[in-house]
Amino acid sequence: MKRRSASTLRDVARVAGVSIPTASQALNGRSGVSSETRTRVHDAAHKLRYTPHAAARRLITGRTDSIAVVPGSNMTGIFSDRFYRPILTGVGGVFESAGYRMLIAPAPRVTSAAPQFVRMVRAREVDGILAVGIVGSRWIVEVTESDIPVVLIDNQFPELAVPAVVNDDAWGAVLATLHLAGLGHRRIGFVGAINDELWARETRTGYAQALAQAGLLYDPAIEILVANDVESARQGGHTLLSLAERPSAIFAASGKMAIGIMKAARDRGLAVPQELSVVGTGDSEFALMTDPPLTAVNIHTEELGQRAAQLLLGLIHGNPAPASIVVRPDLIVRGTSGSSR
Amino acid sequence: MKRRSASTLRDVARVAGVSIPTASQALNGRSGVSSETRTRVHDAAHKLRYTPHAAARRLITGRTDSIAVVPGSNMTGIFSDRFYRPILTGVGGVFESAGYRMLIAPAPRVTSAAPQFVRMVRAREVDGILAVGIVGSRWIVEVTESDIPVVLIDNQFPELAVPAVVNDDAWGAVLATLHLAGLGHRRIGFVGAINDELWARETRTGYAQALAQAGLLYDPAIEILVANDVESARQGGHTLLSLAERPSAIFAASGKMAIGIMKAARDRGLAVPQELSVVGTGDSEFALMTDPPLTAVNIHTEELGQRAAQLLLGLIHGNPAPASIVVRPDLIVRGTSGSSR
DNA sequence: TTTTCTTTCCAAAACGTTTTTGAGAAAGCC
DNA sequence: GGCTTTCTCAAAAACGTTTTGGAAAGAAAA
Repeated sequence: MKRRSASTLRDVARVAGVSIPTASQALNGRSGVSSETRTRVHDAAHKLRYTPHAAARRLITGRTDSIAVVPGSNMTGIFSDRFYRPILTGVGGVFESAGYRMLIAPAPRVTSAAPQFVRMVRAREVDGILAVGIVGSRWIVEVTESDIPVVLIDNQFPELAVPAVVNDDAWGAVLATLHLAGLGHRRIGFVGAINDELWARETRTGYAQALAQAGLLYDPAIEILVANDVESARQGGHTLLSLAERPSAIFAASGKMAIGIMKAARDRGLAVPQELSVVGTGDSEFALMTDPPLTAVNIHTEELGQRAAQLLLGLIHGNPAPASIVVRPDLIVRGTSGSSR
Repeated sequence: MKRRSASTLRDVARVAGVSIPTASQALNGRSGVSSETRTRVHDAAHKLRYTPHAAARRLITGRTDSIAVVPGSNMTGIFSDRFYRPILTGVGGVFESAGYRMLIAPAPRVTSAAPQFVRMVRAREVDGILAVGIVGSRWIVEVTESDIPVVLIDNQFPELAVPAVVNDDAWGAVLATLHLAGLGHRRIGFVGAINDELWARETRTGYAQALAQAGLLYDPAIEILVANDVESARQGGHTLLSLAERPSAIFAASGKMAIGIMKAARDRGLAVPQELSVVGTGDSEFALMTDPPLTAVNIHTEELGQRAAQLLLGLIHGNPAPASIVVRPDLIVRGTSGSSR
C-alpha cells in the first residue's frame, strides 16, 4: 500500500467514465467537451493526484519548458562566482514567472561540460541556452547548428551574430575616474587585472579615456596590472604608494583589488579617504564590509540576467533576434572617496 | 538547407540498411548483433550526428538522469547564498562524475517553489531530490509520497526518517570557545543569531557547553543575540564593549557578525587582537578580507554537499538509507585571536 | 417526416525510443 | 537429408500523452 504506482491519464479517464482523449481535452481546457464531463474529469484527476508525465508530453509537443544555463570558462563555478551569481538570480526570476525550469550542468566550466551540453541540446532536452561568460566559438557553432536559440551574457561574437547582453565596463571606468577627477584629484592611479578578458581590457580603456576627458595626463607609472585577488593587489598597492609622486586616488577594476589597495594603505598608515581615495567595482555585500564602506562602480548584474532571460524567451517564442544589449553601470559613492587635500 | 530537422533512429536504421530495433541494439552495445552490422550502424549514426531523443528514452526507460535541487526558505537565493553555495559546488562535482544533471527551480525560496517542485516530482522529471536548508515538513511529506528518494542538507526531520547531512554547529562553537579559553581568556562574549534556525540554537548550545567544560562562568550579560548582518552585530558589539567588565574575547556565530564586531572594535579604538580577540564562522574568502584575517570556524561545506550527493545516488540505486551523517567543522587560527593580556 | 447542423465524444494515429518475441538462415549432429 | 542448435535480424508491443477525423445523438430547419 506504500508503493502506489503513479496514476496516468488512462486512470483518470476510467474513473471519470470517459475516453482518454476526452480526458486530455478536458484537462487542457480545449473546447468540445461539455462542462458537466469537464468537471467530472477534473474531479477524477484531483482525486487520483494526477500529473501528466513530463517525458510523454514532451515527446509529442516538442516543448520542454526548460532552458540550459552554461557556465563559461572564466566562472569560478556556477555557484561560487561573485560576479555571475546575481546575474543568475535575475535570470532565474524571469524564467520562474514564465514557467520555465533551469537545467544546470554541474560541471564547473564549459570546457569540461562542452560535450555534455552539446548532447543535451541535440537530445532536445531544452528549448534554449544561456551562456554566461567566456565560451569558445567552436562550441557556439556546434550548438547553434541545432536551431536552438542561444543568448550570451558578458561575452560577444560579432561575426557569429549571436545575441548578447553585456555590461559597459568602459563606462564604469569612466564614471569612477571622472568622480575622482571631480573631487580634485590630479594623479589617479589604476589597478587593473592582468588577464586578457574583455572586461579587463575595457576597464583599462575607459580609465585612459576618462583621463583624457578630464584633461589629465596618462602616466604609465601609476597604472599597474596584477592578478585579480586581494594579496596581489595589496602588493601592487605598495608599489604605487611607495612612489615619490604617489597617486592621491586609486581606481581598482574589481572589489577584491580595491580591498587589497585598502590593506596596503593601512599597512603604510595612510588614512582612507583623507590621504588616499579608493574606488572599486563590485556588489554592495563586498563594499559594505570594508571600513569605511567602499565607493564602487555598481554593475547591474541582476538586470543583465533579466534582460538576457527576456531576450531568450522572445527568441524561443519566435521573435526576431535584436542587436546586442548594453547595460550601463552606475557609481555608488560611499566612504572611501574624498576630495583631494 | 539551414533547417535540417534532427535525425532520428529511423534515419540511422535506413542509412545503415537495418531495422530500427537492430540499430537500437547496436548503439546500446547489446549482444545479438554481428560486429559488421554494428560498425555499419555506428558509422551511420556518426554521419547523421544522431543523438537519442531524451524524452522518448525517458518515457520507456523511466530514468531521467536528473536530480532536483531545492532551495530552502532560509537561503538568500540558490545562487546568492554564501553558506549554501559551496555546498552546491560539492553536490555538482559528484553528480557530474555520475553523469547526472541538476534541475534547479529558479524560484528563490521553496515556499514559493513548492507547488512547482511537487509537480516536477509527480511528473517524474527527476530521479531524486536534494533539499538544501529549511523546508517545511508538509512539503517533505508531499514529496516523499511519490517514492522518489530525498536527501536533506543542513536540516533534519527525525520523525520522518528522511536521510540528512548536517554540520555539527555545536562542535564548531566548542572549538572556538575552547580556543579562546586556551589563550587565557576568562570573559568570552558571544554574539549569536536571533532567529530560531537550527544552527543558531546549536551554536549557542555549544558555546555554553564549552564554557562549562573550560570551567568558566556562563554570564548572560556578555551573551547577545542580533540579526545576522554586519550592522546589527556592530551595534551588538558596542553594547558588549561598553560594559564595565567588557569581554576580552568574542565569538560570533557567523562571518558577517564577526565583521560587525571588528567594526565596533575599531570604532572604539580597540586593537584586534591585542585588546580584543574575535573568532567568527565562515569561508576563507570572507575571512581573508578582514584586517587582520579572521580566525574562524571552518565548515566543510563542500564536503557536506559531496556526502549528500553520494548518499542520494546510493538511494537512487537502491541502497538502504543510512542514518544521518554529521560532518564536524574545524578551526582555522588566523590573526584576530591572541592571548589574553 | 426528412434533412441539415451542432454538440459531444471516441477511435486511431502519432511522437521516438527500448524490449520482447519470433522467424529465417546458416551451421553442426545423427 | 532430416533434425536440432546457434546466430542474426525484424515485427510488434509498449511507454503516456496530444491531435486529427469522424461518428452518434440530439436539436433546428425544411
